[in-house]
Amino acid sequence: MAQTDTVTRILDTAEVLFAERGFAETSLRNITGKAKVNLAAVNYHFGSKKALIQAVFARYLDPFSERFHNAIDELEATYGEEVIPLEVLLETMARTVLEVPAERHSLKVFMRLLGLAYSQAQGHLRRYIQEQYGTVFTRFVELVRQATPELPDAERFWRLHFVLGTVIFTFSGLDALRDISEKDYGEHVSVRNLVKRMRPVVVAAMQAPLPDLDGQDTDKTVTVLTGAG
Amino acid sequence: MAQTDTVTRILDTAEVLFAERGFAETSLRNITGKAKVNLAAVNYHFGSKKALIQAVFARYLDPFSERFHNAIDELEATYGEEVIPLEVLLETMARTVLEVPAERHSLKVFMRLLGLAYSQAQGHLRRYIQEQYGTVFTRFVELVRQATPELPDAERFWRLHFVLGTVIFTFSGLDALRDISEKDYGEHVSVRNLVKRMRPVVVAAMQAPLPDLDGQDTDKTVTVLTGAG
Amino acid sequence: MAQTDTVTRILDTAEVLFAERGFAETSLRNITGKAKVNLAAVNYHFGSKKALIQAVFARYLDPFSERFHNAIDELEATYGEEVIPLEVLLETMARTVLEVPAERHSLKVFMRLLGLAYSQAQGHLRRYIQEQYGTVFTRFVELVRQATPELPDAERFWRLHFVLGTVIFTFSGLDALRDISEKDYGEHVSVRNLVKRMRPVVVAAMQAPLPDLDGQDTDKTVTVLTGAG
Amino acid sequence: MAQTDTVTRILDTAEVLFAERGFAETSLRNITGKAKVNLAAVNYHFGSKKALIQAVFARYLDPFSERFHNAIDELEATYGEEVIPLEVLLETMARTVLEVPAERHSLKVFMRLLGLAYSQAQGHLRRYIQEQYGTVFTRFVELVRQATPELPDAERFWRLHFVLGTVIFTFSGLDALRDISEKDYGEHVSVRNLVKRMRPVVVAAMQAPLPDLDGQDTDKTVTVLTGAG
DNA sequence: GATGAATGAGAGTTCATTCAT
DNA sequence: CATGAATGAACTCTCATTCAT
Repeated sequence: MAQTDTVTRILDTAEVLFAERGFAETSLRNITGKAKVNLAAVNYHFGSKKALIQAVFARYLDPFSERFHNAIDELEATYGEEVIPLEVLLETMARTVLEVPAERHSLKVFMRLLGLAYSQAQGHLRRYIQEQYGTVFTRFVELVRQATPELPDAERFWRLHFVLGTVIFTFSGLDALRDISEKDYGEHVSVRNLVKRMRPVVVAAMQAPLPDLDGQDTDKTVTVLTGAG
Repeated sequence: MAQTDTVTRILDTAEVLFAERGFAETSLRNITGKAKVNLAAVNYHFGSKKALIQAVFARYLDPFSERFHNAIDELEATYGEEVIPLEVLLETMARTVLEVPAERHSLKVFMRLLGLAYSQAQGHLRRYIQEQYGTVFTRFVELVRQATPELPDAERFWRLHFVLGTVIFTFSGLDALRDISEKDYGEHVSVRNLVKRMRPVVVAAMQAPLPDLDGQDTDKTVTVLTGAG
Repeated sequence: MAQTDTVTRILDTAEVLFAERGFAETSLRNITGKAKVNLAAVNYHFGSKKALIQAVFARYLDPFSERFHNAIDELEATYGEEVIPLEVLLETMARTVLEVPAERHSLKVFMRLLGLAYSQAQGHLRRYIQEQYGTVFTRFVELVRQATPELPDAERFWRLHFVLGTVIFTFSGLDALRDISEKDYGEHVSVRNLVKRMRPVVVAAMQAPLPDLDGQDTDKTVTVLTGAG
Repeated sequence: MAQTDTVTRILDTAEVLFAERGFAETSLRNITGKAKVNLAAVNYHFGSKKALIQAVFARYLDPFSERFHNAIDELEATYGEEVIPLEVLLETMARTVLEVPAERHSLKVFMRLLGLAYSQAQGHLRRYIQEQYGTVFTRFVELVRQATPELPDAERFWRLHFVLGTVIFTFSGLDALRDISEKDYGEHVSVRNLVKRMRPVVVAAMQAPLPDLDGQDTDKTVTVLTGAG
């Protein structure tokens, strides 16, 4: 009980502070001070700061991974030989992401952490996530491939990353963007509200017409976005 | 010359290290060591680490700001009373963004910095950028507003940031993504090629149908992306 | 034991160096180097250099404060309704001052510190001393008031500060003065000896005839000390 | 002119800052910044910080020394073979001290500096003052000796410094003390008024009965101020 | 099983001084 | 005659980690 208590208090405090300030800007003293546990407890229970960071992620990603595998299993059972539509895949992904922290933790924190994983990952975290949770994403990407047969593979690859950029950027800069939005439009947007706004944009992005890549890299005039200029 | 040399060497080194590791993870000793200047030189020339960070941004954003104002002036002169089409605005923005670092600096670094500005901004940087460069963005957003009268203001704000996320994420992680793309699809993509791929996606994202936000934050059933579920 | 040892060694060394050189001229490296403890130990045990300075004072002033309150309690019990004579008050004050460091620490160091408290106090120390030990001095001053009913309040205020100036100046410049005295008169004076020398001077100062303040601030000729010139 | 200007501005600023904060706590940057001169100017014009400190003192002590010598010359001419009375000597000293800063500088600053010279002197300053201005003080002390033949030499030395402490302490802390006095007693005291108050106190201090120094430093019973205890 | 004490490394910053121009 | 640039040394303080108990 005392141990569980300590470990949990550390994790609860760490995830909040990491989400607020980032990894480097959050010291173990910050965490143990706010959690009211001994400074040495982090190294005692987790071994190192890096291991603590990974543990914070694992507490979200382990259940996410499990649920998402289950959800895909169900989808495959339902659709059988049929192709699962893109929107259903996206919806399933989104629902799982939202479900995981709904129980005990904060969705906002989870999203900020995902953002940090990309923008602040010092290597060890990126590697850890890829090793631990790579398969579930691979499985998802394969289903997306079947759902978008009209897209060339390279095009699909880039579009998925365009969309990933939207999601990661939005959530990693969430606090800043929300501040501006609140100040300028008087609207407080919840994470759920943001996810709803993203839906049509993401779908439209994936289904946009193919680009005209003829003569690429040979034009001397820098006519970038519009064909005609 | 001596001064220019030292100041420039510090800025050149700092922007690369900041882009690679982030602000907190880059010490002044890292910077001055690599730049082969005295440790105290940073504080002598810039006053503090915070001021150095701002100076790194200013070196990109000052010329960007000037060029973009000029470009918009020209557009307004050309179109007169007419509304400037969205695609022309996006094309102008893209051209300016590409021009600035093209001369001496790296597009990738610029994009990484922009990403950091959102995800790592400790307040002082966010405030600085808003104060120094707010007007040019405001002007751009106002023109986008006229070009997309069908979008509610808040919706336009978020979609612009969704798109910004796509651009920054893609270009700031360019090297890694390019490696994967080359390995998996045998295609070497140039920046110009990538910009062409982005064009239809960005336009589609801005013109996607409006989301259904009814009952937001009150729904008990978590039906997120699809209306029907 | 280990802790007591480190804390005590830091305090012992700090008080000597502070007394010798002053606060600003004594670095934490000086202290920890001489005390043979780790540089970080000061911040670990005390939090900051300012807090260390305060702790050095507290180690003298806490017992002083307690003893002086007790001594005054005894005096009041002894004299009952009667007024406590001025000489007894001064004697009690002096005895308490001498007793405190007699046990373990150096009287000279204590005196130098008191001198520094006035001449070098950067604000935080003056505030700290006033907050922590103000009441005991207030109590003393009130008794002096009762012992010198013939003095107007303002006159008593100034004379107490005249005397304070004598004490503080002498002890804060102790080393310098002692050097000169030793060189010129071949006499090594102890602090105890000095206190004995001060006694008749202080008593005489407090009991000096009242000044003639008539026509003050109106004479044009600067005839300062003697009325006749 | 430019040079004179710079040197003067440095001296003017330095004396104020030194008096306010002490020597170690005042950096050359503080001084040159406030004086609006180049940082290197101090080293250029004075050679070092130590030399600047000495120059600050010289600007007060040089005219003081000259005037005081003149004043004593006049006294000796007037009194001839006769002994000059103590009160006349003190009056002369006081008048000279007040005259020097009266012209351009601040009495308070002068007094604070004198206080610092004793409490903060790191050696070089003490030596400098002794070398440069020792003779004038020696001459004064010799006259005091003739005026107080009943005092042992060492006793006279200490009493003069007791009195010096009163004067320096009072005038260097003048503003703070005056505030308290004004608040508590509703009296605004001028410098002239204070000097009048000091006169009987100083005279009484010099003429107080001799202390009983028997058994000094060997007494086991701590009977300090009163003979009887 | 848990913790107070301790530590080496390194952080940003400030310092008086020097030097080339 | 004067100064902007530069520097080596030292500053206080915080860091993640280790260890004896």
